Formats: sequence, C-alpha cells, structure tokens
Amino acid sequence: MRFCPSPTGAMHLGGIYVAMLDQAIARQSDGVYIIRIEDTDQEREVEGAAGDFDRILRWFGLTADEFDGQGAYGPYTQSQRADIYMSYARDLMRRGKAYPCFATKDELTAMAAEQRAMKVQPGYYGRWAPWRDAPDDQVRAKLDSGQPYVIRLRSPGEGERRVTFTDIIRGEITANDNQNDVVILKSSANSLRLPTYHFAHLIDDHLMRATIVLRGEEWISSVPVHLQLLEANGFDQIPYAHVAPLMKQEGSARRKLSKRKDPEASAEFYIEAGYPRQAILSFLRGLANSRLSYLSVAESLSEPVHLEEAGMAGPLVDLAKLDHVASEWIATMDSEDVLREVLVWAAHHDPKLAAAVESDRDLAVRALDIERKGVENPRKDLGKWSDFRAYYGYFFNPLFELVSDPADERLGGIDPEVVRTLCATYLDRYVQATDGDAWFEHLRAVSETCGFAATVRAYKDAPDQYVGSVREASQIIRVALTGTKRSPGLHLVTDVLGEPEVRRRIGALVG
RNA sequence: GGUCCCUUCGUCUAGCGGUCUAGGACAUCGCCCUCUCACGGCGAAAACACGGGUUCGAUUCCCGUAGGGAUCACCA
Repeated sequence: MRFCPSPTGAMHLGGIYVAMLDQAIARQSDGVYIIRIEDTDQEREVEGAAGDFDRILRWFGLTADEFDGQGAYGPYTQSQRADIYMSYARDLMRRGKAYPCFATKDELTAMAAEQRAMKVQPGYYGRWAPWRDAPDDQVRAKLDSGQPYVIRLRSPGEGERRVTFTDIIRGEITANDNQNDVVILKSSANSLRLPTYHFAHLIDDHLMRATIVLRGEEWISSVPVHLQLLEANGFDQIPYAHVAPLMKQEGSARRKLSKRKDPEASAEFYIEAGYPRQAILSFLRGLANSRLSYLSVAESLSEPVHLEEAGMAGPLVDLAKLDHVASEWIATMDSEDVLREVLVWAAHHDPKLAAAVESDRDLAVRALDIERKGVENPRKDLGKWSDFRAYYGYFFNPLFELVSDPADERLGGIDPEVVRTLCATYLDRYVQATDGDAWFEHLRAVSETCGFAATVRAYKDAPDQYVGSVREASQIIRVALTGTKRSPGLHLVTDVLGEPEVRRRIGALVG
C-alpha cells in the first residue's frame, strides 16, 4: 500500500481520500501503509509543504506505518533515493534499453509544433527520436562537450499494438501501446540526476514490495509506459487500482475538485471548520463504497472497504451530506467528549470562544447535556465544532450580550411596555420549574396576567383582545435569555443558567 | 484533435434479462409532535442521456450518437 503526496501545494481532499483508502486496505489485509514523498520536481517544490502534509495527515490519523528511522525500505523521500534510480537507469543503458538524449527544450517544442501541423501523434518516437539510434561518436562528442542531456527509455512499442491490463476498480482496460521514448532521468547541472515519476514510482514500488498501486485516475493513460518500464527492468507487475477523482458541480457541468478554485478542495478547510475527523473519513468511505454510507459512522469506519465496489465516475463532494454525517456522529458523543473537541478546535480557530468556555467547563458540560444526556434521540444541532458558538455561546457571559432594549426587533414587535411588564411580572413570580410542563404552565399564568392569550388558538380566535399569545410571551423570555429566537426548551436553559443569571438577563429588559 | 474511461431521482447509489408501476440514503417540500429550535414519526415530489439492434422480454447485453471526465511535459 502506498500513498504518495508531492509537496507542491496544500493537501488536497483527494489526497486524504486516497490516503484513507490506502490505509484502510492495508489495515484490513494485514499490510503496511507507507507514505512516500515524491519530491522529484525541484522547481515546483514548496517550502514547508512536507511539514504541512505531516500535520494534516496526523490530524486525520493517517500517518504512515513506516517512515524514515522506522521502516525496512527507506528512505521514503524520493530525492534521497536518487542514487538508487540512477543505478537502475545505468543498468538499462548498459543493456541498451535506455539512452541519452541531447535534444534541447527548443528543439523539442519545435518538433511538437511540427507534429501538430502534420497531425501526427505527438511524442518522441521513430523519426522524431533523433538520439534514439545516434552513432556512438556523436554521443561521445556531446558528452565530452558537457551538454545537458536526459535519459530516455528505448520504447519497444510499435504503432498499432494494443496492450491490455486489469484494473481492480475498472476491470479490463485496453489501450494503444506506448511508442514514446519517455524521459526517465531528468537533466541536471551536477552529477545527481532525479528521475521522473514514471521511473521512480515503479522502482520504489518494486523495492518497497507494494502489493497494490492505488492512485488517481489521471494515471490510467500512462499505464502502457509503466508496463514497458516494468518489462525493461524485469519487475513483476503490481495490480493497479485507479480511483475516480472527487468532483465539483459548476453550473450544469462538473469538474475535478480544484485546489485553486474550491475552498472545500483543501483538507485544511475541514480542519478549520471543525468537522470531526471521523465524520470526514466516514463520508469519504461512503463515497468510495456507498454500502458504507448507510451505516453509522462507527460502523462505516470498521467495515472493510472494497475497491471493486468503488464507482468509476467521480463523485461530487456534497457538503450537505457531510454535515448530516457529522451531526449524526457528534450526537453519539458524550458532552465531555464534545467539549474536549470543541476546545481543541477553538484553541486554534476561535481563541475568544476557547477562553470563555475554558473559564467555566462545568457550565459547558451542563449546556451540552441539554437534550443530549439520557435521552433517546439526542440533539443533532452540532455538525462541526465551529457551530458551538452559535448554538451554545449564549450560555457564557463573555459571549453573551444582554438584550436591554424592549423594542429590540428580535422580540417580535410586541409593545415595549408589554415586554417590560411581562419581564417584571415573570421575575416577580419566578420559580424554577423542574419539568417542561410545569415551567410552561407557570409562564402561561404569568403571561395571562399581562394580557397574553393562554393558548395560540385563543389568540387566533380573538386577536383584538390580546397583546399576543403565550407563544409570543415565551419568545420574549427566550430572546432575553439567549439573544436568539431558537433554543432548546427554556426550562432547561434556565436550569443551566441558574436563577441569578436568569434574573440578570431578564432584568435587563425591565430597565 | 488522437486515445482511454464514464453516463439510473438535485446528490451518493441499488440493480448484474423477466422480481422494476426502478429500491434506499442525503437534500427539498408537506403533515404530525410542539413555547421557538433540534430530535422523532408519517407522507410527497424526484431518475434508467438518446437512437438503433439482440431477445418472447431490456435499466441490465451489443453498436452508434450526444454529453461528461482524464490524458497526450525533463509535473506529479
């Protein structure tokens, strides 16, 4: 099993997807999950990317089973394996299966232009491969003059030949054989030459004893090249599994999820929003095997993933579905666990929230316990840790702003005098009810004395006789207590807040 | 453009010749529960890209067409 990121930018969700599959397949088959850093492109290398990858992989619980310092097949970074690739390339040259090519970039682009004009296959082959069978003395002269060169494979492919190979996900695939003398070792100013992906990956997979080559669909078309390279080196073929890319809807079309255009393409996006890693992993597993998407998060993470079941068309990343999975998952957690995760997230992404919650963890647990602890169907209000502020923030004084204007629009447009009277009367007769019905009966009694109808029905029947119904009255109390128009049952909120705080918040409206 | 891959409700998909008046899940909408939410219950709307074959019979097999994706680098 292998997962091979290249440090050329931020970690892509698709990278997490493939890494997750790699790890899952390795785990369920007693295999080893390794990560190889493919950093053979010096020009695109991004400073610090490897460290970022490591941090993100760690966050997702997708760190490799083997790594430098602990693993039999290291080093796991390709740039440190340059001598290995070079010795294989030398062997190929000795046996006439590879050769140096001195064509310059300009010559190559001119050739490509000519090929386009003539409408022939682009590439380095046949009459378009000037150095393939160049005389020795000519090669020697170039070598002696110190001109830069690359090493190319001497492709045995012929024009019309077809090759067939088996892909675990797609079954049998037939394609034209490769006839292109691909570059296997790039040019270099010094004696150390780096390989191209094509060459490096199969040497590594062979040496590291990979049992499945799991990679993105974009590699399908280069399998014929890899097959020839395998053959030239005398390596056995390793089964391929090409995974369909994660997609994005754009208008009526869809395209590959793009790091540049789509914020949700980056793995960091999910960390910042505070999605639980289990939910993301479960969601991703569901995309790979829809069978898993019908299961609970815990089950979907423990059931095996089957590559053969994976779809061949790229699935759309549906954040609404992720939200659902995430809220199902959080609903299975204890309040203490939720709190711990919220704090870990907030420490990095919402320090003010972290400080407020940290100052009264007990309050936080009691707030989270509402309709969560000891109930059959827990609340599914939280889909990600960043939701905590909106749903529970008002319990914490540093995050709560008193509602002191009786004409505040959140109060529903009830006459300010009535609002004031209701709040005053409510405090006058305050009792902390032990259950919802009792609480509501109490509120009903209070609001009736302030001119509210005891039932919504009564109000509807004679709107002129009342200032509102008990529904409006309870909304006033709700807004006073929470600053929002939506909250869990108010008797639960008051119970968690405690009488002094309830008095302070409602008192603010009395003036 | 050449080549390869793909095509069932908005989305993820089940289906592997009759079981399909096409099933599920998410999303949407409606009703119920109800002090507002959330949860929960019930229900609705919603798809086999198109055209030819093969067959007694095609969502399922074959061929075209259309559409989508990928790839044609000293990037991975």
